[in-house]
Amino acid sequence: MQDLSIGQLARRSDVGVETIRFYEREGLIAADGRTASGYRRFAPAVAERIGFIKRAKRLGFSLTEIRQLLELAEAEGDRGRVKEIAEHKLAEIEHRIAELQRMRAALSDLTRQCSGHGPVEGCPIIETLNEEPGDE
Amino acid sequence: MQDLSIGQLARRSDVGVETIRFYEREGLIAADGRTASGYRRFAPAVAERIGFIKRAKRLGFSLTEIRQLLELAEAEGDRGRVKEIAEHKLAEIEHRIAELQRMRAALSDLTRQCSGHGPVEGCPIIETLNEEPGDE
DNA sequence: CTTGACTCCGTAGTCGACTACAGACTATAG
DNA sequence: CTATAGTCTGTAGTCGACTACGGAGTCAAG
Repeated sequence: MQDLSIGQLARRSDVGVETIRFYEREGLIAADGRTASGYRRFAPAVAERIGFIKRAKRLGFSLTEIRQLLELAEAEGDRGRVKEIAEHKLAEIEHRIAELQRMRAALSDLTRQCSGHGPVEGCPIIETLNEEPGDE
Repeated sequence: MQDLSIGQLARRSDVGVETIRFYEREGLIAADGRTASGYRRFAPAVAERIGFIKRAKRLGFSLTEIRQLLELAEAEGDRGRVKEIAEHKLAEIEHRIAELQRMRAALSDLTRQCSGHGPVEGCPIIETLNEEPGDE
């Protein structure tokens, strides 16, 4: 299997050409080398690497974290580190979920209390936002 | 009660001076006027308004949405519009929660499957990221 | 040989909500 | 009177993950 041009890699990985250059600048992927005229050449395996990046993104990892995971994967790193990173992300996600659930509960209460009819005066949503919170 | 300087308002509202100038630029608050030397003067009620902004932020509203809510509140707008905005935000938050819950489920599975010992080779987290997803 | 697609580099723009200057003026306490 | 704290404007930087140029060089087809 021959090397790929940046455009071929982009199509194969279903990302934009600019994204590939961006990932290269960010140290997530690397070109095999350049042609005489300076065009990047990529090993086909880089398409797999971009797949890795995309799957990791779907799990919520940032590019910085993905770079760490890729480094551990290729440097035959420590499995404990990988688990640490994943658990850290998991905790972060759980925190964000809890935060959003608090918002949802509050908003859901408010929308249920709001008739949706008449003037804004007396609207429980606006009234609540106008009031000092009771405790805390 | 006399007008407040920007610093006094900032302390009373527990936000930074720069934040107040930013909110003013964004049209969320307005100064009553200026002193002869060009210093902003704020009505004490603006502190309440900043409280409104902060509470709305905690419910997940963006500054753009908050501006709309403030406009409705002061222009004696339609309660239906307020409810619409709130319901839209609620739906958005529920969507984000669902997304995060999918991530949490996947990450939680993976970290449970990962021993956390030994080399990265064979680590289920890395293996999963390396694999094409089975379906879809 | 020309046209059009591709690629190069470097820089700048996007979104959101601030935050941080620089340089100048003003207000206040001692 | 001076030191210090406060304020002014305008602009630029931050974070994350791209996205979009502009202008130039290159490659493949007809």
